[in-house]
Amino acid sequence: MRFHADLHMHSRYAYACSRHSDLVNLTRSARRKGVTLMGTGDFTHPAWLEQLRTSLEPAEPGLFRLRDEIDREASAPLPASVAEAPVRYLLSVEVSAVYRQGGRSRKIHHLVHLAGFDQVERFNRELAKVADLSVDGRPTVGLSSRDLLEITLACGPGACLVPAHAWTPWFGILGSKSGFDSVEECFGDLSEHIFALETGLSSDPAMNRRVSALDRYRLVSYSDAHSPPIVGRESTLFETDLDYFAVLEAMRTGKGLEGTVEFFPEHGKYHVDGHRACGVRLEPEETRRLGGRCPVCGRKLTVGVLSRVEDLADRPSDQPTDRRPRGAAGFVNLVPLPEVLGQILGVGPRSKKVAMEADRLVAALGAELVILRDLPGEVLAGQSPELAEAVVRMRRGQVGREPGFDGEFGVIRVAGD
DNA sequence: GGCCAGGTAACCCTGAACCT
DNA sequence: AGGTTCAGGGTTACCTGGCC
Repeated sequence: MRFHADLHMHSRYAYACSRHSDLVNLTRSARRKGVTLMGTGDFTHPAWLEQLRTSLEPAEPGLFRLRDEIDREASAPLPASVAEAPVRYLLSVEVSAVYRQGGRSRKIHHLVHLAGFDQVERFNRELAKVADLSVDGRPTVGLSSRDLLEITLACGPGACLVPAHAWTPWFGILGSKSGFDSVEECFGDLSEHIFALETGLSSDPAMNRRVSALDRYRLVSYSDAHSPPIVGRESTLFETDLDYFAVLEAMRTGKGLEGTVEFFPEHGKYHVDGHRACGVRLEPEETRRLGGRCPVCGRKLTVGVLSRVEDLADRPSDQPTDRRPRGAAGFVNLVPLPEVLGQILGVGPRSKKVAMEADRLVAALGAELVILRDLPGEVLAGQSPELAEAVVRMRRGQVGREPGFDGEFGVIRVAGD
């Protein structure tokens, strides 16, 4: 079957995450957005793990579903168009590895997926030796990425590790602040066990494919949701059985990995370079000319994702041909529905007006991802001509782009002025 | 009056940068 | 050398001021 997966997620027990991120709200949001397979996030956290154990029951191999009465609670307020959609969970966590290597301090985030609670128990037992797992759903461990991978692999069949938001400056494996120049440099003798990278909001596959050294990795994309409404803002489309090992095989080989749903990379918070405090936004060549220093205050600039890609790229950016390696998945760039509606209505994406209009559209047309990427323009126009115009333009990439920098989101304009 | 935008502090921890 | 400040992760809560 064909389904969207969002495997990078946090619970209410991770720092800087919404207290509304519980299984009911996350499941409800998954249905609204059109996501079928969700990561649990945070399985190292004792309180969250307890909720996972008591609220989930085994479904297909390696996957879990909400128990009936909780599932009904998640569906209750939803319109019939999405209320019955199946949602499955896959055991996931994001781990922050903090260590020194090559004379530099490293802070790298990784996603770990496991195939069952027995594997989780084993993983948590190892991590508890080097971190207090009850502090944060996104545990910070004093382990190298290589050693974290070794612990992961020892958990059993199907256990895997995917570097998270690979290019972002602060915590990406290839990021400017503490990252590496290659996957091999990071994982050493265990590098062959890495087969996929998460692109993050500020890069898309077209950018990644400028680096031929990454051709051997599958590219996946997830939301890193810190609150339920953010679920599915990026996702990965699979065409496999609903089965942990089938999904893993698709990630490993590319067969059954149909593509990713991405932000426009300029939308991300670290696309270009700059210094937020001084309001300075710079393209990579300007940063180089300025020696990496802010032209206003003289302090170090935050070097973004585009700069890092250009540093490591061995292919030109203006190549019109498809740079995908043979068999690699395609992708689409989208703007989340609340932002599109906010621009149309001239209000913010979290306003009541937007919420009401989104409710109406989901009830009439189906899940948000279906509205944004699948339904023909004429069908959308039947509900809202303005939405149809904005979505059709967005699908063609005809959008205004103000790139994000140094933690400031970019703006992708699809409607309004 | 009701709604909304935009700004700011707080949440917690870590490490780097900057200071004495 | 040792201490302090600051910024990052992203959301929530609270405030002011503006608009209809």
